[in-house]
Amino acid sequence: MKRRPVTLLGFALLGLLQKKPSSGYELRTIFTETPMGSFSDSPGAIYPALSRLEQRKLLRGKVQRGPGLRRRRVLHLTPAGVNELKAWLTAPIEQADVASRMGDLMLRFAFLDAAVGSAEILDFLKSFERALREYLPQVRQFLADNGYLMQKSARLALEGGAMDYAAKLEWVRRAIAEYKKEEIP
Amino acid sequence: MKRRPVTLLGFALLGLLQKKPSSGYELRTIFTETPMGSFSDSPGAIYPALSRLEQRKLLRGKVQRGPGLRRRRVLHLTPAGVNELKAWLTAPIEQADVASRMGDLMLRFAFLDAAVGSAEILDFLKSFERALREYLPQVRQFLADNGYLMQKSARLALEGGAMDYAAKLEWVRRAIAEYKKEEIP
DNA sequence: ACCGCCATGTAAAGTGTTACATGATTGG
DNA sequence: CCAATCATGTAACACTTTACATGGCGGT
Repeated sequence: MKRRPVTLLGFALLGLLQKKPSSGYELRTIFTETPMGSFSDSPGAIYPALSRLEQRKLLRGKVQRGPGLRRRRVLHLTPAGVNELKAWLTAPIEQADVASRMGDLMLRFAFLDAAVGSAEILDFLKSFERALREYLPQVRQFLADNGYLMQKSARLALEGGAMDYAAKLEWVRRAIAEYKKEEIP
Repeated sequence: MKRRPVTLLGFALLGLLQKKPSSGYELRTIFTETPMGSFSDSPGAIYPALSRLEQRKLLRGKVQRGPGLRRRRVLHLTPAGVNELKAWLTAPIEQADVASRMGDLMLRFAFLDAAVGSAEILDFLKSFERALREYLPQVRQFLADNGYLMQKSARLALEGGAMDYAAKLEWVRRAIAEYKKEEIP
């Protein structure tokens, strides 16, 4: 009986809760009001996702009351939740991740330094850099092989994709430099 | 009884079929072997999606046989399918599209010049440019307002997002120049 | 004869979307 | 007291994932 892996939304919730225990409503407003808006802020998405995480005992809730406070359930990670999150954050980076799940990688990185030390962060970034460095020539090769027979807009769109990878590679190298500066002061 | 809109996968299939009538298997191999790999190539995703499009009469299939050919259903768009696709391709571009559905926009653009003339393509690109030009300062403002209290990796991730938008803005301007060159020869 | 690829599908289960539902509290 | 916001959920439905199932054809 192997259960399915936690979804991306699930990890996003775990990551936010690790930084700061919050109510479902607070999590929703984060999705509406910050650049994490790629996630749905609808209660029909978030509350069931939180329930699933709670069923797996990755988080727990405590009802908070107080003078001038509305009733709300503040959720926080269990030790198992912290482990699950860390396992996701530090999982090895594959070609397929940069090829079609770059957003996941950036989300992982955003949560990373709340969870691990700068040595592991540098490992993550170096592994990210390597995957990008190896994948970019493949996209360019595909363009060189097929670009001439594609329609103009399709070719331009693909070139736009290649530019994305190139920009990300530049970014990841800058990020590595930032963390190296910090490591050896 | 309003039916739901066609999904992104549905439009991807419509777009590919408009360029060239194909079998379900051919469509699957496109998803496995080209940079359109963000879509699932599993039969459990594609065949039901094709059935839905057929039920809506957006496409039809003809069983092809021939000497040395395996039996296969070649699918092609109906006039209603062409209309549905064009409506999606030429729909107005909102802030929310660049903010969290950039991939959709690039897919639309890739299919665009098989479906409309270069005047409409320029309209699309100008509208894309405008949405990006207006959205980018908002991301930078968010960074300026909140960056100082974010963790380093979270801030770097957000800066990476801003770089994406900037790179895309550069790209869209180059694309506009390309199409202007063509329009006034 | 058999393996691998071509080709099309179905079934079960989990996840997300859309819409609905409910009630408490604060501010005007 | 009334509207807006805070706060949490549920129900129906559509979609995707994963796994299974089937059979024809080509080459060795």
